[in-house]
Amino acid sequence: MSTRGERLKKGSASRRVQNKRDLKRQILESAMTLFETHGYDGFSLRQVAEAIGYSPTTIYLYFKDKDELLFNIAYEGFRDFGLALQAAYDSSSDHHERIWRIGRAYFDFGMNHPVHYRLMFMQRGEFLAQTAPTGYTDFVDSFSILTRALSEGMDEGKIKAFEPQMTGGLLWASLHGVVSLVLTNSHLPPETAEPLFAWQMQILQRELRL
Amino acid sequence: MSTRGERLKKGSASRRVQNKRDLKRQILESAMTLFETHGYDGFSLRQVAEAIGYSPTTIYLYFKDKDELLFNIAYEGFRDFGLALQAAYDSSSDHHERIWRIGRAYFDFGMNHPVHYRLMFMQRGEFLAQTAPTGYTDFVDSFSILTRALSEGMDEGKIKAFEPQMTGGLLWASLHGVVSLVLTNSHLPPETAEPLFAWQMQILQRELRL
DNA sequence: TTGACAAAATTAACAGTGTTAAGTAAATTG
DNA sequence: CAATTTACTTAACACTGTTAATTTTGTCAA
Repeated sequence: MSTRGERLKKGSASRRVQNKRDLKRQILESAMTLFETHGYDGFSLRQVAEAIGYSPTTIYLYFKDKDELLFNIAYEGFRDFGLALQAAYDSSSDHHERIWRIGRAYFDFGMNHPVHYRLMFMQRGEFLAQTAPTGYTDFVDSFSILTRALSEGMDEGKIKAFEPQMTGGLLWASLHGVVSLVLTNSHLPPETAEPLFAWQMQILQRELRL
Repeated sequence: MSTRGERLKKGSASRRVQNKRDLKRQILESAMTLFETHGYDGFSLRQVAEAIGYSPTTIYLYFKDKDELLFNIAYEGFRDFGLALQAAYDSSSDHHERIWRIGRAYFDFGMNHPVHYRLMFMQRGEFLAQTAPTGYTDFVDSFSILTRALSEGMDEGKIKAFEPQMTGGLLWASLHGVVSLVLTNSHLPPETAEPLFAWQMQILQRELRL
């Protein structure tokens, strides 16, 4: 039943799908750079359209609305963030060292991707609750990486036995506090970020020690 | 030289100034409630104009632009915030208790004024660096209240002698972390806010103890 | 009270924005 | 090649902040 015609049909159909994916990807790529340069408020769909050489309404053929495009931008960030945390998790088998490295990865991500960090955790935090867009399967829930590292350490008796969920919240809040404060507050000199982070982590390590 | 005419002139002149102040106040008042209900993104000058029964351009006779109006909204928050922190400072002479109460005041403000908190510390943090609008004299720099409480406690040997500025940053970051995370993240159940705050404060108290 | 002047507020307009509906061009199919 | 689906654009709507020109309102001296 696999005639030449069928193969052609299938081929051209998938080619068309590929083109569609390419343009969707191109829109997203262009949107990301524009978003990073102009920020949340200065970011517009018409700019994106201009940049890719299509009319503004074309974007609506690939994204439901501006919010969906923004979510996809945020999602790219969540993906990289999750991968960085997972890498930190994998980089050590010592439970305390592991948690330290996850914290370091969190801090570094915020410092190196301030615009993305703002979007993900300060401007549109509700994106966290949303489900991943179709086509992505490798999404890892970043928070669960942290809680897993904690509960494993607790189970093996290396980390003080608190409630893991709550303990994850404590670490997250502490890290987010330092990062977001530095990103927001022009008062706070940026060179204080690193020592502030180090201090925070030292305190937390002490709290989690047996 | 104070003829009847002069007195009348002066009176009407000041009355006019009073009216101007009244309308400016009315605009600001209306803007605040609209801002609190519609949020940062849904807040528009034309809405404000509609609410007070004036044409949109009238607002520009009292505020330079939207940003100046927004800053004045934020400023009302900074004022209340500063007063709350000052009250907490005054409420005890015990240094540790004092710091605890400042932390409590910080947390409560965030929980009770989420929209304002967002504007002040998450969306437009650069407003912190701006100077107060004319007509306000009782502004108290909130951060300096915290650092003063710390350095006084350190001077009197009640609190471990760290660098006060840095220590203030640590406390601020920790408090901001809890508050902003709760405000942003729909994942985190709101009932965890209080225990998370309590835990954070307990850790900090231990760190500052001699 | 009237006429001149200044202050206050308005109307009209511009350049943007996100978004929808209708129309056109292009590619794919029988 | 004709028919039909797919891709894209044009035109329009309802908003937004903001500026310039105009009108209304209030205050003063004659």
